[in-house]
Amino acid sequence: MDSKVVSLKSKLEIYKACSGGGNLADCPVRDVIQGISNKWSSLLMMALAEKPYRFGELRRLVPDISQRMLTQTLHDLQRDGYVHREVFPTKPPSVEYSLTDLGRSMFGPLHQLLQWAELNHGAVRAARNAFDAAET
Amino acid sequence: MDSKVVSLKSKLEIYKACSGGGNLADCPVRDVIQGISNKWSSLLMMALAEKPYRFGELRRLVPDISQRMLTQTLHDLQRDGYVHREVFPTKPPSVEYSLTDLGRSMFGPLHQLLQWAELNHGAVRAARNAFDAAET
DNA sequence: TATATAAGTCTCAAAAAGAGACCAGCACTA
DNA sequence: TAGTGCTGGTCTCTTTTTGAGACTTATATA
Repeated sequence: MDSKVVSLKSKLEIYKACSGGGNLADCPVRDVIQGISNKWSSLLMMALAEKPYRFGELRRLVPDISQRMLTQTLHDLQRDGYVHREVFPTKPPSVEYSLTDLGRSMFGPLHQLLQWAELNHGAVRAARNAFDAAET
Repeated sequence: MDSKVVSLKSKLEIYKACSGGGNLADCPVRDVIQGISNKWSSLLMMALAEKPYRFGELRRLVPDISQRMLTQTLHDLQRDGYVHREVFPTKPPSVEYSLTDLGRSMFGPLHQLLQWAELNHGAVRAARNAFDAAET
């Protein structure tokens, strides 16, 4: 009944929210953004933007990531085409991770956001403190 | 023993990874980025950048968010100072959410990233397909 | 022989997210 | 006057995701 009305209405509005065509399921922005908006992706992109790193180096660089999440996040970044994984036949074999062209391209705007974060973390922290103080 | 060596070494490297001083716990970039790099934040920022919305409107705009996560994400965005929450004494009372100056400031670089996503989702999708095909 | 290192995988516990019922106050309707 | 719907949530329960830590396989080193 009115579920049809709602779905029609929201479809138009989602069109705007996704600032592109298509429906919710394959909204381009959501599809791409959800791949990088998680706890570890931007941190690893930041590290790899500097230079290629090996698995163990990344683990030491980000000591509070679990091995499992490092494996998985790198795998996901590789799947989306941001990261290249190369195995070297040393003994024991070593694996190097580096940014692809697509990865470097994406890091451009990401870097802007990271810089904003660095510049404005004082304001965010202040807002947080004010909010927490007001809650009591 | 060598845990001391490791912690010294990683501290230096984290310094670079965080592109700012301080230790891991209060790394500015991580602190700010982790607040916005989750499933719903950027989507809601995108919606509110267009115009203020009420709770129910946002719910209809993003039909696949649960009421619980909408409440929580808006609360978190408000706590970090990106979003302003205003209650109007209508009957029943309505609540409007809008971006603050800090929110609009942050949306600048975020928007760049969203535009990149829109422009390059084809490349990402292609990489994903290639990766999945190669896996078999 | 014992230990370390490489890059992971596996299992289990804890945390986070999603689904859906429920709430209070008021307006409209039958 | 009882029923229905609207508002913006909260509460509880289940499922998914994440984290902690042991285990792996092959080689090198002490």
